[in-house]
Amino acid sequence: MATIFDVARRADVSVATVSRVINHPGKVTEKTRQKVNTAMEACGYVYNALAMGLSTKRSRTIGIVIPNIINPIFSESTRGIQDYASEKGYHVILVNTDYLYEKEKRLVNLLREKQVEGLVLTTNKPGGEVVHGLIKDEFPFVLIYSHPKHPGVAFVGVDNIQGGFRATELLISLKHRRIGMIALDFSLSDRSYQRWLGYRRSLKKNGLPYDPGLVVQTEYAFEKGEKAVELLMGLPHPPTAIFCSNDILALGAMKGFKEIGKRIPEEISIVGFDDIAFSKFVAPPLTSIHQPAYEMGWKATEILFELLSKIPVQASRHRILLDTELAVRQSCAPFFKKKVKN
Amino acid sequence: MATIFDVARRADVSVATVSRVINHPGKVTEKTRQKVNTAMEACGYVYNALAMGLSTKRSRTIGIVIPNIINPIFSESTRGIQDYASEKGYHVILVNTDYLYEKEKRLVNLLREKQVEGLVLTTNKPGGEVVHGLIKDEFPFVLIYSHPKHPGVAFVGVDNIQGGFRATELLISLKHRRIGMIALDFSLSDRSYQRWLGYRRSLKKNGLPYDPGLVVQTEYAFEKGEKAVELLMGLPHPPTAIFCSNDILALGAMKGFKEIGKRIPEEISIVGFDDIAFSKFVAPPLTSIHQPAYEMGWKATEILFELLSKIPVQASRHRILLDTELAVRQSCAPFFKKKVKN
DNA sequence: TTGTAGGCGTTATCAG
DNA sequence: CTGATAACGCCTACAA
Repeated sequence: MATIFDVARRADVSVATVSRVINHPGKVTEKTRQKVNTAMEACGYVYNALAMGLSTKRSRTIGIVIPNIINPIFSESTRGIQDYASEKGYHVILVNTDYLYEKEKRLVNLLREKQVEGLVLTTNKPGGEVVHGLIKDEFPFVLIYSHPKHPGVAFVGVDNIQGGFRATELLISLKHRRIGMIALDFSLSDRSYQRWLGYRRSLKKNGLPYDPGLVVQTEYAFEKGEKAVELLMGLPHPPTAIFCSNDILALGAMKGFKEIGKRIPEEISIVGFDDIAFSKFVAPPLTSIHQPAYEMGWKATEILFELLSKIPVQASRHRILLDTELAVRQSCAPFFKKKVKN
Repeated sequence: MATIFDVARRADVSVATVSRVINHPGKVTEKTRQKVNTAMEACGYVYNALAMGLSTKRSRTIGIVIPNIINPIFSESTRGIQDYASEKGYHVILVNTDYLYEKEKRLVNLLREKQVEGLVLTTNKPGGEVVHGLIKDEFPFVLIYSHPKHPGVAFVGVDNIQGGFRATELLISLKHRRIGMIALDFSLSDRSYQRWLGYRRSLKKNGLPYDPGLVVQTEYAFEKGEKAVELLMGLPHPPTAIFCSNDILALGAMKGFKEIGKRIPEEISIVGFDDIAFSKFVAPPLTSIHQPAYEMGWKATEILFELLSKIPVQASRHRILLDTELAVRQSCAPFFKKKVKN
C-alpha cells in the first residue's frame, strides 16, 4: 500500500506537505496541491485512518452498545446515532450484548481498546461496574434508555416508570381488574423493572391488589411472550388484560392468545412498550407506549460530542427526559364482566 | 493513558515482554507473567488496538455496508455478520447508504481508510465502479443480496428472479390476471429490478400481457407503498393483486388499501418479498418470499474470513445461492370475477 | 510556503 | 526466556 511517503517522493515534496494537502489544503500552494493530488492518484494512495488515530489520539469512531440490533427499537436509535455521528465525520462500531451483563462488560472493554472516543451505551445495570469504570476513568459516554444512578452521568431516555404507569392506567380505566404483566427478566433489564414499578404504582393508586402470580419474567423473544401466555392463562383466575414490557413480547403474546382461541381485544386486552413501527400494522394494531428512539439516539450523540469537545457544559443539559406517548390502538377494549355461572 | 511502556517499567521488564504476555502468554515464565499482569492492573492499562493495527496491518475490523439498518431484513443479516465476526475476535463498522450510490462509494472509501480488513457489501450496482475498484485493488469483500456481474467475486444471496417469479406464479395460480407491482426504483436497487424480471417472466410464461402501467417504481418507505396504491387504484383498469419488491412497501400498500376501504385479500391480494419477522403478525398475515437473512450474513462472513486467510479456495465455494421460500399466508386469495354490469 | 525529525503504542526480528 | 530496536503511517512543532 502506498503511504504518504510514497506520495511525497513521487510529488517531490516532503511528507509534511502531503499531510498538509490532506488536512489543511489551504496552507499549501495551489501548484503543490495539484502535484500532490496527482501523485496520490498515480499511486492509488489510501489514507490510513489508523495511523492518524494513533498519532492524534482521535480515532473518529464511537461505540454503540445495545442489547440486540434485531429489535427495531434499537435499530432506530442506532440510526439516530449513526446519522449524527456521520455528520461529524465519525463512524460507529456496533456491538450486541443480548442483555448479558458479562458480555456488556467485555464488549465495553474491547471497544475502549479499539480507541473509540466515546460510547453510547445501553446498559442493563445503570448502577453497575461498567458505568462506574467509565466514570472512574473519565471516559466519555452517554447512557440511553436507562437512567444512571450516578448524578453526573449524561443520558437520554424516557420515564419508564411513568410509561408503565400510563399503560396500566389505561387498562384500569377500561375496567380491567386483573392485569397481568409479561416482563423482560428484571435481572436482564433495568427498564423492564422500572416499567413494572409503574405498573405497581398504578395498581396501588387504584386500590387494586398486587398479585405476583400475574407477573411473568422472561427472556427476549417472540416465543417467550407466547409461552408466558400459556402460563398466565393456566392460572385459576387469569388476567383480562396484559401489559408487556416491550412490543416483541407483546407480539409474541398476541400470537399466543390467537393460538388458544382468545380474541383480542374482546376477550383479552394487550398493551406493549416501545411502539416499534410495526406495531401499528399488526392484528389488531397494538396499543403501546411510544419511545422516540431515533431522536434518543440523535440527542445522545449530540451530547456525546459536547462531552468530547471538552468545553464544559452544565450537567443539567446532559440529562434529557423525552416524553413517552400512549399510542392507543385496537388491542385494548373495555372489560365486561361475564355472567357468573351458579 | 498508560502504555505498554509504563507497564514494562513498573514490572521491570522490557516492552517486548509485556507484549508477549498479551499475545503469547505461553512464551513467558509464570513468574514474569504475574509481575506484568499486576503491573497492568496497577496502572489501569488499556490495550491500544489502533497501534496494534498499525503495526500488524490487521485492524481486526470489518465493514458492513447496507442500505438502512432500520429495515429488519438488514438488521438480521447484520446480526449474522456480527455473530460470525465476533467469534473470530473481530468488530464491525456499520454504515448506511440509503440506497444512494454516491453515498455507497464514499462510505466504502472511508471504510477502507479505516483499514477494515474486508467488507460485506450490499451494493445497488453489482456491476458498478465500487465493485470494480475493490476488485482492481484486490480488496477482500463479499457481496450479499446482489449478484456480482464479475465471475470471480464472492457472494451470498438468493435468486431474486426466481423469487419474483414464484410470487407472481402464486398470484396467477389464484386466477389473478391483472397483477401490479410496487417496486423499489430500479436505479436504487438491482434486487428490485431482478424481482421485476421474475415477475415479467411469470406473466410471459402464462401468456399474460405485460402492462407497464401496472408497475410503479418508488422509494424505500412505508408511505411510498401507501402512495403507490393510490396511483395503481386510480387506473381505469386497476390490478386485483400486487407483488411488492419488499415487505416494507407491502405493509405500506396494505395500509393504503385499508384506507380506501379495500379488503385484503377479498378484494386485493398482496405478496411481499423478504419475509421479515413481522410480516406474519400483520393483518392479514403477509404472504412473502422468505430470504434467510441471518444465514446470508453469517455465510458471507465465513467466506470473507476464508478470503482474508489468503489460503486459496475454489471460487465456486464463494458463490452461494440460498433458497427462497414462498411463505403463504392470508394476504392472498383467489380472484373471482365480479358480475359485469350491463 | 515547505522541510526535518520526533513521537503515537505495538509488534517483530534478532541477539543474548 | 528476555531485551533492544527498528518498523508501521501519520501528525506536528520547529526550522528554514
